Amino acid sequence: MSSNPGRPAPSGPFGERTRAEVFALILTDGPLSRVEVAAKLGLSPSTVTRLLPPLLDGDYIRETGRAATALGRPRRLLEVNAARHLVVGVKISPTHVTGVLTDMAARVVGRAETPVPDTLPTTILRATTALTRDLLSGVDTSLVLGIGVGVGGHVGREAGICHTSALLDWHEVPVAAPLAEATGLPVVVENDVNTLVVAERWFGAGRDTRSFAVVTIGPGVGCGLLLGGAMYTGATGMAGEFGHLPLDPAGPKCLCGNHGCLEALASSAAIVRDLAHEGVRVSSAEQAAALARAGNPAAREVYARVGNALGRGLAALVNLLDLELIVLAGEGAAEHDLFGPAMTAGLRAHAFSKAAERPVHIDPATDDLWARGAACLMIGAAVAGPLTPPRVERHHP
Amino acid sequence: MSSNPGRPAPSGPFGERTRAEVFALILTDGPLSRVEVAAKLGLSPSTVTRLLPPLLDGDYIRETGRAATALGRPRRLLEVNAARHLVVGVKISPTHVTGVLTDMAARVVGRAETPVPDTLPTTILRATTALTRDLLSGVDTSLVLGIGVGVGGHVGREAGICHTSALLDWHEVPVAAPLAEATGLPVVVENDVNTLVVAERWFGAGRDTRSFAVVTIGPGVGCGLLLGGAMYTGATGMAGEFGHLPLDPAGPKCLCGNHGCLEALASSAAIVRDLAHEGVRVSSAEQAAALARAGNPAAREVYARVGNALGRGLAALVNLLDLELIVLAGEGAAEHDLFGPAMTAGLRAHAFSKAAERPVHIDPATDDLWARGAACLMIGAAVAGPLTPPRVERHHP
DNA sequence: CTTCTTTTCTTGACACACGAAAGTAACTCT
DNA sequence: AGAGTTACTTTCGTGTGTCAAGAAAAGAAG
Repeated sequence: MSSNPGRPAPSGPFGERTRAEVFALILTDGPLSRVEVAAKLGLSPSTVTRLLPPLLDGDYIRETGRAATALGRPRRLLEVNAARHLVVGVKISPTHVTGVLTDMAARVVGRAETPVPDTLPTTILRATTALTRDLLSGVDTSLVLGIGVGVGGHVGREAGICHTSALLDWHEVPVAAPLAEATGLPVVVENDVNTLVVAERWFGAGRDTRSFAVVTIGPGVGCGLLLGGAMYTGATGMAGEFGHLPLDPAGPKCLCGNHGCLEALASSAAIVRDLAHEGVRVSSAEQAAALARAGNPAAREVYARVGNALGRGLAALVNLLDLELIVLAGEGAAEHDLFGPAMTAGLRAHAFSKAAERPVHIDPATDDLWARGAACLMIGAAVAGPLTPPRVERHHP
Repeated sequence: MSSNPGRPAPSGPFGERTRAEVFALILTDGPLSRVEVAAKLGLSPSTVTRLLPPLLDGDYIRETGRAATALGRPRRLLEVNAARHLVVGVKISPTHVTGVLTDMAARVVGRAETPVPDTLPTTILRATTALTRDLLSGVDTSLVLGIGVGVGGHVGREAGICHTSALLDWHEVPVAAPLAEATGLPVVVENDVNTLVVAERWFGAGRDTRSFAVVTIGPGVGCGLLLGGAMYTGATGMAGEFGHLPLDPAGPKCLCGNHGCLEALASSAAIVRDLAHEGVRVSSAEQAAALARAGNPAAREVYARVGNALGRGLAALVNLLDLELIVLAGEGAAEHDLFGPAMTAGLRAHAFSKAAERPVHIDPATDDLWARGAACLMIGAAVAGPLTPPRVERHHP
């Protein structure tokens, strides 16, 4: 795909799409010399030279020292000026809102959290505004790039709207506009799992991968996709609905009304319910995990079944999309020691691709990491990075 | 990554990518005036004007008459010169090879078929060569654009190799090179379902759709994907493995060794087997269908189960990828009257996206249509069309 | 039969993205 | 000091696309 040359370029130092790619690469892999950037992006050195001046002039990127090579002219190293901006990343949960403050290199420099009494839009948005003010107290506002927000549900990024969220019981809730109004800052909203995709792509297991999925397990099961180097959100932004993969018509009833959905087999609630079925009463998945680790055979059996369901689900994912990697995240990922073996066995049995031989990467991300991902998203959106191709809509491409 | 502008352009009238898009649009939607082309592609009229001369000079496109508008200068209509080239499209099946000859507008002007005694690569390739010679007998070879080939299995298009095909028992079989050698023509090879994706995108239900799946049912279950306007083949070209979606751990055993794969629930063999289980012996799915249509309750029940499995599988597909449309093709699609209601019910029950409300498009494609899709692929590859960003591989002696 | 008006195409001037090739810079080794 | 090596820069050609202004081809109005 070509970029959109010829069209009136947006103002600012990030008018060019390739320039944004250069910036993102230096951010994630810097310090790098011009020649290294060119090689990693498949560009010619002259192109990199041409793209840099605005970034250097705008103090987004700095030349920091030179790296002597064995022979020849030493490389001049380029680095992101992390102090150029501050960025706020927010993760919205049903019981609390988590925020981090990062620098322009997406390094966390502050954090905050607020409990919320209910999930009414006004409550949550007010809490988010307060949290942002808190994080930014004493900070020069002109230094702040913007706010990235991750919400669990169907999000329309362009419109900044959360169309639906079962978790929060939201319908067509405007998120970006009120937050931008209240804070005076640019706001980007995305599905929360997709913020994690950005974080994994930039700093995590997906660094050198062009197609992977992030699957989150916990109260629900979610999925974010990076396909061919770009985030995939589907025709209407709803892609990644993975929790209701129908895995077993004889399985337990799911909240969606069907039987044997992945979520009905592998969520925290499913674990508690299955264990109760075995005559063992626990009130949370953590207790179930503790029992299993203590050797309780019923609990171990439940986790094995969870692992099998997960393995079969991940196999479906890998087979259909021919992914290079799967990152398993979310609260439930911490119980990997319990469901891992059965999951791997299930995946191996069902998967065709070689990706099944690569271990699933486990990353039990904290809320802070999700929020950091939201900050990454804001940075990525600001630099129109490789993850966010705001392509010109063509009717017949 | 960016495309390769600036590089020395390949010779011929299709050096520029946008030119190929203009050509493809006129092919599929023509006759069109310059202004209409510009509007549909999101270009300015001047750009279209600039791109056309080589196509007109090369007689790829012709000005055919003018369309008087109510007011103003009448539009000069552009059309593809269908007679400019002939194209061969081939579908390889385990028992026979089907070929069609099409003009440059992908209209079928000839067909041929050869049975093959076995599936050895040499046998099949020899049969394909003979078939091609047959189709092209009496034709000026310089008029022939090339050969498009569809093979069921994992195909590496760039290398022109069939990595594996369970159906044919092939492993790392070179296809493009020997055919190009034997015929002296350019050859493009793809997975057969993907050739159908191209055909559906150009002329079928997917005309105005940017993301859809073609699911084929018959001896096996296959799937081809168009995501965001481009064919999706995954990290290693294996995407679309859909037949072994694990739908029921208690289901019948599949050839892959697992239980309850979609293919084990909905393939022709599954139908015959399930009916035998009910005490009714038939030797083919067609017989089963005839029984069901005659009112046999066991057969009707079997087809209802097939429909349910298909509906659950399609729901998984639509949910995960947020598709706009599903095209159901392959021999088995003809039995839509039997499994359709159960399929639709299953899909509706499990699917979240609105796509589930759009009816699944049924297209029981004959082998000729698959072969035509292969011809479309060759045309698309030749013009580096919207579906095929990778440049034409010419396996020329 | 002119002369508008409307729409379609064409032309010319410009801008930007990118690469190849050739030139310049900075360092080490001999 | 010169030769060798690698890093960057400059120049130029091509692809891709816009905009603005003009030419062309009709019907409608006078």
